[in-house]
Amino acid sequence: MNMKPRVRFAPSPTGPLHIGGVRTALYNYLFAKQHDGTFVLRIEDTDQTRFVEGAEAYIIEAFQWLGLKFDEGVGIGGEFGPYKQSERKPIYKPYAEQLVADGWAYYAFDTPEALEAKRKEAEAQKKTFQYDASTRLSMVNSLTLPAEEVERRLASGDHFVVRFKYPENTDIHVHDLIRGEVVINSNLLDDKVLYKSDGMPTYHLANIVDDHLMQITHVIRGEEWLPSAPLHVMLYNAFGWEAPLFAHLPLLLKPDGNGKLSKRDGDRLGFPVFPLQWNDPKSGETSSGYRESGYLPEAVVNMLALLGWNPGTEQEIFSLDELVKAFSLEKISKSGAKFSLDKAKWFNHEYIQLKSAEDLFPYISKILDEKSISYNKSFVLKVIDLMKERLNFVNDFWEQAGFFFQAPAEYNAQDLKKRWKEGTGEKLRIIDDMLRQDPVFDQQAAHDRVMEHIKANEWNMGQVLNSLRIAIVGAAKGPELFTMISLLGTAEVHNRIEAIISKVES
RNA sequence: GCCGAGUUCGUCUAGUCGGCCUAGGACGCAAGGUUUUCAUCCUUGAAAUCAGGGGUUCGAAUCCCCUACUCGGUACCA
Repeated sequence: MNMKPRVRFAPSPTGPLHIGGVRTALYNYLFAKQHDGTFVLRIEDTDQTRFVEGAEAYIIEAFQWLGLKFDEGVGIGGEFGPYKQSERKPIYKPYAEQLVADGWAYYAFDTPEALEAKRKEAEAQKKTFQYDASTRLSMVNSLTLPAEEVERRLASGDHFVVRFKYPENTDIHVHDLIRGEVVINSNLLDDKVLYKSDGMPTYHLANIVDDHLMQITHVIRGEEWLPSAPLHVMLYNAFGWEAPLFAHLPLLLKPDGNGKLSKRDGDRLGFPVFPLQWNDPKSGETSSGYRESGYLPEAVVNMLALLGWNPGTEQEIFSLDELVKAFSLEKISKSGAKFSLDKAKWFNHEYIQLKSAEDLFPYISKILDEKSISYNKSFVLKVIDLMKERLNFVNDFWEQAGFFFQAPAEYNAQDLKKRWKEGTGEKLRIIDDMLRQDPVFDQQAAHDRVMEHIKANEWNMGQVLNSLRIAIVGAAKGPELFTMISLLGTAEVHNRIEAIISKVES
């Protein structure tokens, strides 16, 4: 590459950032970083009716959490600002006018009602109304009205839009980095509105103008934009600008069925579709986020990177830096990828194992704080070291290791039934005494002593040890028994033994 | 309807210019091992006739054509 690329991620602040959008941003980021380029954040808020309070702040916070840093854009600044389209409003009109002056566009005065009527009419004949070369001469616009009338309407403040005027019967070629050459004939396209009656540009105009002004070299976006790519190349052509290179990414699909992954699927199947939890200001509804669900940001990034892209090797665990090095547009797949909760869980488990107890401590201390548990950090670190291999999510910690901080309030009935027999309480008291025999607890010595006693008296080992386990943990699960006792201390173990005896044998 | 894109194990995918593919890996699943328990972990296994049908070729998952299906677009939304 002879020039350093400039790419942008350009979300609309119409709600929380969808996980598919995160992946699009990630691919842009990886591409930019790999080529020592610039990653820009632009907010596309040209539709004032869909603006949602807090969405912009959400987007910025989400990328902070994920560790994807923008080099330029909203919240950062840069020499091509402003980066929010609503703040660029005055920029667009002259470009729309230039297009009209050059014969690439025209003013249209048709009311929404008139267009709706046309559509209905066509529908009745089982056709679709299209505002194009075949119909534009029968509509109310600057192509059909006398020049003076157009002037008059414009001057009097009549509502108007600017529509693109496709040349007739022309093949438009879009070169896509992922899909190759896509060709479509202009007769099939409708004269898209470029400039709305509220004085704002539509996505198409704003996007092209801004990408040009901001010197964007590569447009990496979702596949849903492929059908409007021909319009975009025509627009670059009409302005006489060099078009950026396009890459249209495959979609992220729901785990079951084939549709596009949506918020509903997440709620239904129990996984987040948003990076961060989102509280909708209008409906008051809360949607879960990866962060709040106990995912590590590195795991989310890694999982997303592999959903639609593959390095061609058998490596699956990648740090961000490794992704930057390994990434390539050519290896992005063409078909949509289904999100898999199991795979996401696996990635997160792998990343938890990669973390030290110290790394994990902030997550765990937060959980303990929420439970109002007072703790000693070095003790927590030991528990994390012992328990982290059992965690898929940091949020699993309490369920897996809560007994280190709180004596069991109840005992698993099934385990109890299987392990607790006549005389078990008596045996536990004998073991309890042996555990507390040394002035300072000696794990190895206690272990040997207890095992020897069990053998000598021909006790059922599984039964005795598991009932002790149930006393400590609350169920027949958990790590090595004597390690737990060592961590918990014999006094606490003594209390738990007495507690289970009084509860079970009363 | 029309236009566009896509189609390899249940899922994510490998598969450079056709031969090394009796199609490889990972997740998940099954069995076994480790563990006094549960989880982790280890080993092994089942799992795609490469959407279907025609070609081209000595030879095709890989090239061409047709069909089917899926998804996307078809707004003064992005």
